Amino acid sequence: MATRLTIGRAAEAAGCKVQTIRYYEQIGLLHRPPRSEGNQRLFAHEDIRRLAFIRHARALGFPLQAIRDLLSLGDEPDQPCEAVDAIARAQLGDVEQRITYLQALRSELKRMVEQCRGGRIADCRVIEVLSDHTRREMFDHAVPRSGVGSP
Amino acid sequence: MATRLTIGRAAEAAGCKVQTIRYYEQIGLLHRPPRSEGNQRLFAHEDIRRLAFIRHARALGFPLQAIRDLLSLGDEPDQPCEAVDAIARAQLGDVEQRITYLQALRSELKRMVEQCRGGRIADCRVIEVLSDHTRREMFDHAVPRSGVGSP
DNA sequence: CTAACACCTACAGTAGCTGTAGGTTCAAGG
DNA sequence: CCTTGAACCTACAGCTACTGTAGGTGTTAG
Ligand SMILES: [Zn+2]
Ligand SMILES: [Zn+2]
Ligand SMILES: [Zn+2]
Ligand SMILES: [Zn+2]
Repeated sequence: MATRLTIGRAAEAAGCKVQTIRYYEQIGLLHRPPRSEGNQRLFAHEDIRRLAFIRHARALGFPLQAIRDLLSLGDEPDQPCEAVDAIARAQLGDVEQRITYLQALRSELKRMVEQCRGGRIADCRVIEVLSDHTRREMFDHAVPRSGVGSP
Repeated sequence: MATRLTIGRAAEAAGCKVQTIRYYEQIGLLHRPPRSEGNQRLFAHEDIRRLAFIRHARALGFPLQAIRDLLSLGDEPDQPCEAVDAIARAQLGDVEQRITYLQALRSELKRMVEQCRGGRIADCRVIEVLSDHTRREMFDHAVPRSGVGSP
């Protein structure tokens, strides 16, 4: 019944590396599981679920701190879910900002690449554009927000 | 004539931190500039241009290795610009992939956020979706490529 | 002359893992 | 029963591209 998995099986189940699980334990995202006689971690089904939650949230770009908050909110099922939704909306906003930023990059890169007609480097528009970006350009490279995780 | 700038002025001119310039020098992206009697760096106009090039390329998301390559290609003006363009197109492709990835994230996040009607955490769709992502979902969180710099 | 500020080096820290070294435990085959 | 190889253990270094800090020196304005 109480099937417990070794860390390798757990990693396989969650689709991550063994070291990642140990890392999550180290930073307190996962509880320290019981050990076998030989000191090897044994994960219960509940641990695997928690790990899957973390990995899914990571795949959606949530930073670990947000995931930490979501997990502790999840432990209080009777509280209103406002805080949960705020975290999710913040992440959505972050992703949207990031998309906007990258779309601006894309258009400048595209313009750059298309202007090159393939000659000598001395005449290459790519080098030229990179050298001569002035504030006359419409896009001023506004800095985006913090990073979306790329697992 | 030969106006040389201190590192603080150079940083101001390039729109970056003083430490960033020292870092670029340390990793060999910028040549080591001459020093004043009191051992302070003095940057020539040429150095500032090189720095501006680096900052602009960074603002477009080019990784430092790509910038290193672009800079050394820029030193051979008579070579064909194929290699230059390849780097730029690779960056464009990277940005496009990243956009695609983030758009998929956005739609999943949006769906999640919209499904929540604001009740108890126990009933919150956000927590639920994060817990129960199965491979039945259409979007499998394909991993994007390496990071676009976010200064 | 002195106070404030810019500069110097060297190193630690950020996020989120990933890889490595050097050692133990476990499961299967002979 | 013993051995071999895979999987596990801890501890720590490394990745990107900076950013911050400590502790000291140089420069400049009043
Ligand atoms: Zn070209
Ligand atoms: Zn530009
Ligand atoms: Zn909710
Ligand atoms: Zn999902």
